[in-house]
Amino acid sequence: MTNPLLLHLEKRDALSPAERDIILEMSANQKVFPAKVDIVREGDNPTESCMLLSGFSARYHILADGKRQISAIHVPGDFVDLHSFLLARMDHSVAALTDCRVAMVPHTHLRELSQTQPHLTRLLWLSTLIDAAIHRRWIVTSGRLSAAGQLAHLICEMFCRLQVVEMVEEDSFRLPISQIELGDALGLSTVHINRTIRELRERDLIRWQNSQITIVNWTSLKRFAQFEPIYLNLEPERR
Amino acid sequence: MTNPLLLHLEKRDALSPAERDIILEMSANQKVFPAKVDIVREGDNPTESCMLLSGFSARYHILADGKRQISAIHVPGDFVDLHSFLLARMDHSVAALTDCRVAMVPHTHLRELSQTQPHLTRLLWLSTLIDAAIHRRWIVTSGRLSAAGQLAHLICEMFCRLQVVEMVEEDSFRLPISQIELGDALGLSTVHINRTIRELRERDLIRWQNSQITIVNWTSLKRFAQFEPIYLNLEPERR
DNA sequence: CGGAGCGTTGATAGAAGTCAATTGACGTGG
DNA sequence: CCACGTCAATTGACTTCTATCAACGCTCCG
Repeated sequence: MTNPLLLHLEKRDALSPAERDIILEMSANQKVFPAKVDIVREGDNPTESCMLLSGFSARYHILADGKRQISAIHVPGDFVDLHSFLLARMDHSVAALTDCRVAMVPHTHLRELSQTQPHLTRLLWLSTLIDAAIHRRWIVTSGRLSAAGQLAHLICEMFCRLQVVEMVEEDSFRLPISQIELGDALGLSTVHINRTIRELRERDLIRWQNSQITIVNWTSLKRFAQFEPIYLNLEPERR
Repeated sequence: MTNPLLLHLEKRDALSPAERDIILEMSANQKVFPAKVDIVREGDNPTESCMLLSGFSARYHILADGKRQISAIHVPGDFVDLHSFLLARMDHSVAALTDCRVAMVPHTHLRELSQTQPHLTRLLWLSTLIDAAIHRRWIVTSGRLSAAGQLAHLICEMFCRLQVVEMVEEDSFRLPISQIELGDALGLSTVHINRTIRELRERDLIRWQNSQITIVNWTSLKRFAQFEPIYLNLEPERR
């Protein structure tokens, strides 16, 4: 299996052989986290950043009144908390949604890299910028789309992101996320998520059984979700 | 008047005299945009990035059904579209909310800087990471807070961000943003924004007249908004 | 076997949107 | 100087969307 971070980066720009090696070396020190366990915790001041090799994880925030909101879902190839390299204290936690294999990269290593590898640094920077673009898109969908629109948009986004790391088969992919977690991600109640999934099924846009999503009609789904993948920067470019 | 980007960066880490000079040089090439005008437009592929010296601007997205959502509000000192340096095509526009003075920085210059100034590069990177942290916070508030909570949170955030660039007097600051724009930023209707402002006034948390906001009770407002400023990274740190 | 967790459904309550109209400030042209 | 149009703020009435509460079935696992 190809290293997913390589897939993620090489989808956006060409890497030199030396840069490829550096990425591969970064994946050397691996750790496994079982589902439901926190990978990084709010208040931590990490000395290493982690990159997701397999599994799904989520960035979540707990409010004073106990409510939870997921602000990002991460898939293999995502450099999950790369930002903790420059941001001091974590203002949120990251949890494994499924069993996760992650690579731990010491901040000292990243700092060194930022001194000696400008192009690779720009690509890592880019990776955090794409995360930010995804955040912005979530703001837009949560502000202006109906529940069904939001959910459809998330499905489109996941489809495209998983495609990059070769986790899509034809029109179908696994999204091992419970309806409770989806509610926390979209800012909706579990009950409403359930009804919204049903709505998408009834509109014959998707099939969804046992975490397996099949897109019945990509064109209609895209239109329904007002999905435009430009923000994911899926085109290779000189950066 | 001190250069606001300097204030913005030096709040987060110390700069060397040489680095200060580079920042000041970057502000040399200035442009003025009148209120309501687009500074960058969706679909553009800019060859320079702009940094806000004075005025307020907003990043906005137009949906296929014509709805508008603002995904970020920028204040002086913000390097508004620094990300266009690495992200190819703009998937959204940036508009001047008030008359704006911006400094234009060519991407060639930024690229050169990324080759020769690793520390400064990390600080610019940091600045985009703080933007992303703000995005995440907006996702959280829009997902899990009431309209009044969201608005109160935005007021707290603006208060802190404007404090950094010395645009706060005592407990009071100008926020020259119409209720229509606030609605677009919080994903609420104008009518509801109006009622929500009234609610905050009636709870005696703020005063708000002619774009001038006065915080009547900071402690209550913070609690009401569940505001925790950690995400703004207001502590100087070695980065 | 029984409990826990998730998915599902129904009934009701509450939050926010939409439509419509009024007011006041401001700027422009006659 | 005033009439008029424009734009933002405000308010009321009504509708729609989503949350909440409650209950039940299913599956997995100790």
